[in-house]
Amino acid sequence: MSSPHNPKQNHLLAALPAEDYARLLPDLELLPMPLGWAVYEPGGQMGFMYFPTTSIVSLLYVMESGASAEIAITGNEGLVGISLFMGGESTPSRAVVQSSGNGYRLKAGVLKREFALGGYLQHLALRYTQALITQMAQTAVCNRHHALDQQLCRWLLLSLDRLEGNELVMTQELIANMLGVRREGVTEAAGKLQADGLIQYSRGHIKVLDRARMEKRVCECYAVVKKEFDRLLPYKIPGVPTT
Amino acid sequence: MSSPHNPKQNHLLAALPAEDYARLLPDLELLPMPLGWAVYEPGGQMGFMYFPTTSIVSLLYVMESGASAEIAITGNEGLVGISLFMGGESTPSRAVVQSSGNGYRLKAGVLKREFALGGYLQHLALRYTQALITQMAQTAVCNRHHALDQQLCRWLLLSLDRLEGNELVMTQELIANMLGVRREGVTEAAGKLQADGLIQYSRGHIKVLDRARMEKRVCECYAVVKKEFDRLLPYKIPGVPTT
DNA sequence: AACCTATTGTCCGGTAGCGAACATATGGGG
DNA sequence: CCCCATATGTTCGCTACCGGACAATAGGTT
Repeated sequence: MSSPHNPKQNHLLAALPAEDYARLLPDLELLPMPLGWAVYEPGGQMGFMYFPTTSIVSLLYVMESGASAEIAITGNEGLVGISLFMGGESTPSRAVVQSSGNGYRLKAGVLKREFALGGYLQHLALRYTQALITQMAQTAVCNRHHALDQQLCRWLLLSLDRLEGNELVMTQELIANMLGVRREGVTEAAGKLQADGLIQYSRGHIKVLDRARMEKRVCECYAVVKKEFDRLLPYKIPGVPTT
Repeated sequence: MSSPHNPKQNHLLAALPAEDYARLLPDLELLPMPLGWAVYEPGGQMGFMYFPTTSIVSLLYVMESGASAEIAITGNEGLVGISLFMGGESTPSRAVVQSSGNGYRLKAGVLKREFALGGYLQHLALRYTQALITQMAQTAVCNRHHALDQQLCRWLLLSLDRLEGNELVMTQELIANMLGVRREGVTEAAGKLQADGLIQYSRGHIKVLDRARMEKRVCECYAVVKKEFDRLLPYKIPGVPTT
């Protein structure tokens, strides 16, 4: 690991058997992913599939009114662009970089060819997709039943799990867009968490001070999603060495 | 079509090329699917994949508190048990028959073998899964942003699209479970729709009287989902005849 | 050092849906 | 044909969040 950037910072790529990884490596292109960049737009043709390494990408739906809601979140545990291998080529949702960093991308054609081989990448991609489905389902449940401060905890923990360290660069305004609530609501919820010593924030920087108590405060949705991701990924193929 | 029951009442099976269909036919087992039957339970091993024909199955999550929320709905346009081919084998959610009727089932082993062939069933199943994902995503959005009477419209229309006729056998109590709200709330919302002449209901029977006005009243979520299902399914393979 | 813009804080009334308790009605089984 | 379980209707106070308007503060820029 001579370079600071390595495709294996992405857990799916890291889990590939040596042979499959070697085949993909020449086509993996390092890419900076800046905050706010739209990885894809609703209905748009996708030319690439993305493997975040140090970035986080939000999948969200923007309504006619302009209001939005996050559907799921992807970081170094996954990939962005499942509709490429699911067959639809596009989706009605939007993917936006929520935390800047890097990632690797693969041309759509290369990805599809590899997927069609029916090898390990196919298995990994499908298992990841199932985990993503669980996250979406739980988002629906959480939106229906849980109070904002619990949802905020869920969101913070899910985001932190996909980054190094305990700090997020993220304004309350942006969090409000993700959660699909007013910014004022986030101010209030975050204020409570700060008053209780769970987090500390200032002007776009949020630090989680007490992760243990955070996990006590969050609704069950977080654990459901986490458990399912841990169960499904990374998929170690019995008897096959990864690099 | 000599029998009243035919696997091709399910749109996915109907879209299979003749050859693939013939290969599966001996393993397709007709099955009555009674109201309330749990097709699968959270975390449970699935022995079969199900293709509803005249029934509707709800995918829902039940929380620790007992409260529930529907995640998606499946009828003759789809299949139940995607985790079998996605690789996870189980899911944290529950699948319950919401409208009794029939379906066909396929042993897990047969399904997996067929899927691994990389043929048309694989393509169809994955495209259906993407449509299902859209439905889940839109459920999350709808839960966040839309009023109960609009959500009720969405739910009624999605259900009707998966049945013959314009009538549902469904109590307000059950609808409330699906939507994750109180029964009283459904009574109120349904009362409004009835007062406006859109529907008519009594003791577990709901008739949609004016579908056109219903579609005006529903939130955008319904159209997003419908459009995506129409776009992705059924997937006609160019140049390959189905029976 | 002053400024300016992004970010966060606070207040107001309004409302949708909750939770609980209770009233009414209807239609299939005895 | 009557009964009664099941389904639907109504009320009350309550809370979380909305919508809008506006205040205060901080940190990078000139």
